[in-house]
Amino acid sequence: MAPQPARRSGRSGVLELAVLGLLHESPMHGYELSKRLNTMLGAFRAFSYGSLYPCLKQMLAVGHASADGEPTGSRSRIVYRLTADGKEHLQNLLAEAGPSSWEDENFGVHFAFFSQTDAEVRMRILEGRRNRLEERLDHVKTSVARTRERVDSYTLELQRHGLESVEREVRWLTELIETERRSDHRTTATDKDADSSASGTNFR
Amino acid sequence: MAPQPARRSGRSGVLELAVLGLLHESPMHGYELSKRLNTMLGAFRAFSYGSLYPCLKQMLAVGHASADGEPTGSRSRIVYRLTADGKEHLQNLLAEAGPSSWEDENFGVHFAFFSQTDAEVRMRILEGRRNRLEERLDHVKTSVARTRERVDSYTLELQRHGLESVEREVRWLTELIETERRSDHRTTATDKDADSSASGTNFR
DNA sequence: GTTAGCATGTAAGGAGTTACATGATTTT
DNA sequence: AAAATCATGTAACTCCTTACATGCTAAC
Repeated sequence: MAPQPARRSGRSGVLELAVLGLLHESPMHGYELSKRLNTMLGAFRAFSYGSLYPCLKQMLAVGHASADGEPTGSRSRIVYRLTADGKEHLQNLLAEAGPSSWEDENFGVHFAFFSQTDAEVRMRILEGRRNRLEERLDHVKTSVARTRERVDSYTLELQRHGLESVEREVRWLTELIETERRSDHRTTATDKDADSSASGTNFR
Repeated sequence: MAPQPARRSGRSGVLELAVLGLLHESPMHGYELSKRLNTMLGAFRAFSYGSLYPCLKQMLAVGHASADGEPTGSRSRIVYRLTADGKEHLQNLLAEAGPSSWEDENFGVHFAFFSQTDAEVRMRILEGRRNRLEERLDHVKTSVARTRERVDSYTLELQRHGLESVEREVRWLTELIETERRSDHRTTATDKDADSSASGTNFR
């Protein structure tokens, strides 16, 4: 039952965040966006044109981006640029610290834009991801331990390698968290003087 | 406009292989299947009931599995078991060494069933995956090197960690490949002396 | 003068997830 | 007696991919 609000097909995956984030650094055309995306996330994810262009189209439609260049006439290089609405939307997305920011597919993108993210949110995302991974570690370990039957050596090797990979990421996160804490010398303290913590968004 | 015959949704992802592989080891009901799946792949992937049960349903429909237990009446524990067709289908899937076996989402599942896989195919999959990762490494490295503009430290750290992870997996694969070659003690070797008949020596 | 890379898009659909819906059995 | 976990399923939807379609420009 439950009529269900029929949520407007909102094109709201990580891709949207990635595009907003890159366009915030500087205006760009689609093809360049695509390459930057795949360099930035290289080892983790890839996006294809088939999702990028529709995403850009929809960003125009909802007014998060505007298109310079020559959209009509000669067909080459349509340069996209964030609107005020787009920037606001980006800030909202970057302010979220929840599963959507620390799940496997999303974490990389959120992390890539950490320099545009509030220090507190960064910390919550890093810790959120670490918790997530530790839970998974726990779950797998107990369920492996509980398994009476012996598994074949390949399955075992896969599990071993998987656990090791996850443990490695946990250590990485722990180091990052400690670094954050150290560089975050008592921000909650008295002064609100402009410390350099925030956006390293210099020119370009 | 050719409405297009609406190709019956064929349910042919990794999940199918995973289920076939587990059922080949022993008959099981859905819930147990689900747990085994998530233990086996724990660190890499997870599947939800929302995909598992439809998959089982379809396997019944196409005759790859049969259901014991009490499907009618009291509702508990429907035990699935592979049919001859199902076993054949599994063998076909396991014999494939192509992108579908070494891509990120699929490799883990294929690897998990390596003990049911031919040694030659195992080798081609391991090498296929390693090549894939090395290409990616290359691509990212050159495209990073080509980047004139300096990227912020978080993006950099993400790239560094990503590269390191991939390099680590490459080393892992290399070790596995060497182990495989060793345990495969000179099947093709002694070629200099034993192989007088020149071509077509197919080992098994 | 042909390959490779630049540049933009669309249609169809694949492979899964989320949220819902239900109930039995075991543990606390 | 409540909470957890066992057990099975469906409908709607999401996000992205593949394959197609087009044409320009630089390098070899």
